[in-house]
Amino acid sequence: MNTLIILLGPTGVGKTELSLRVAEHYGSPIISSDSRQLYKELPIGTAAPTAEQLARVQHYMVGTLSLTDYYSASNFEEDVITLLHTLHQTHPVVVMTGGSMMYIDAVTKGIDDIPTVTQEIRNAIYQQFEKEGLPPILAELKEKDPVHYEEVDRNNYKRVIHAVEICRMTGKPYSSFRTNTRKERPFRIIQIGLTRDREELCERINRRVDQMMADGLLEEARRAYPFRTLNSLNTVGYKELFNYFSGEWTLDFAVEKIKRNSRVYARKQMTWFKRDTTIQWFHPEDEAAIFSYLDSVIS
RNA sequence: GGGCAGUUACCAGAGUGGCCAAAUGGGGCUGACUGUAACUCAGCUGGCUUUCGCCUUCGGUGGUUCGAAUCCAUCACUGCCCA
Repeated sequence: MNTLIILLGPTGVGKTELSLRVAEHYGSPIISSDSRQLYKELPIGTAAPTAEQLARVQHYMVGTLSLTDYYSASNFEEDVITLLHTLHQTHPVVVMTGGSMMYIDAVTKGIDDIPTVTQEIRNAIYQQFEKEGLPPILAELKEKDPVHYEEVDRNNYKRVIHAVEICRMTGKPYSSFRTNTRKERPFRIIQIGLTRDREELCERINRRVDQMMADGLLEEARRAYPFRTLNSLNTVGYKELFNYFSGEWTLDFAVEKIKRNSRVYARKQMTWFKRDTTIQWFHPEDEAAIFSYLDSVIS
């Protein structure tokens, strides 16, 4: 039976190194489920696998996009499902690793088929939002999709706006696209969650940020600075340094902020992952337990 | 040695007699989440409590007052200025 082993967990927990061991053990390639390692311009700040690591195991979905490319969880679902279909022909076990919650869910559970919003519609609604605020958009949602109006968090402008975007684009209520069904996949999925004590994780995050700076994160961010308004750069490790470049923050403060925001991100990841009760949790250094679990499930 | 300013919850910082367990921000914690998701949003953050409420706080002590974080006295500490 074809299998997808997913190694997930908060940022900095130690997914990459373990994924290489697991992939080597099963002779499998690795698919990255990291929404920012996709961008070829951001290797340092996203802790993408190094050249040496890439040489050890065949990787996919790393450095394949440019900052200006549009991409979403839905694209990821489609790309990975297609890729897995191919890889499974020759590799019964494939490893996927990364911490992007929604991207992982897109692969394991699928997301509904909702049209991609055109740039024109998006620009128009955001211009309206800046000028008039959320109330008229909320009113429009109430009229066009009363069902979703009742469900959304009406304080959350991103969710409200997105629903209205879809209504405008399709002429149909946003909620009519939501099926609330989980897609079945033609392969077995094993989810391994990696976690550490909070204190231990924070220490690793702090150390890793310092290492990134030593490795040239500042220069990498400077090269990306002209593109700072793109969504691909609404990313921990870059947005803070952009504030340094613009003169708002000192460098030391920006680096501290990167550490803090990484911790906050790690917490949000854990909150998301905790909901999924099919995940088996391990300490990333407890390889014996991880391999024994994997072997018992796979064989 | 003299003068002035200050001491508020984890931090910063409002509050100058009752509406104060105490604004606001940061930090921390918890949670939501179907397409730009490393986004965005929400709640909690003195103790006990589901709510109501009760109890202990605003450097220490002692006063004034029906009532004090807020007024007075004194002690301690901190900062700045004159020696």
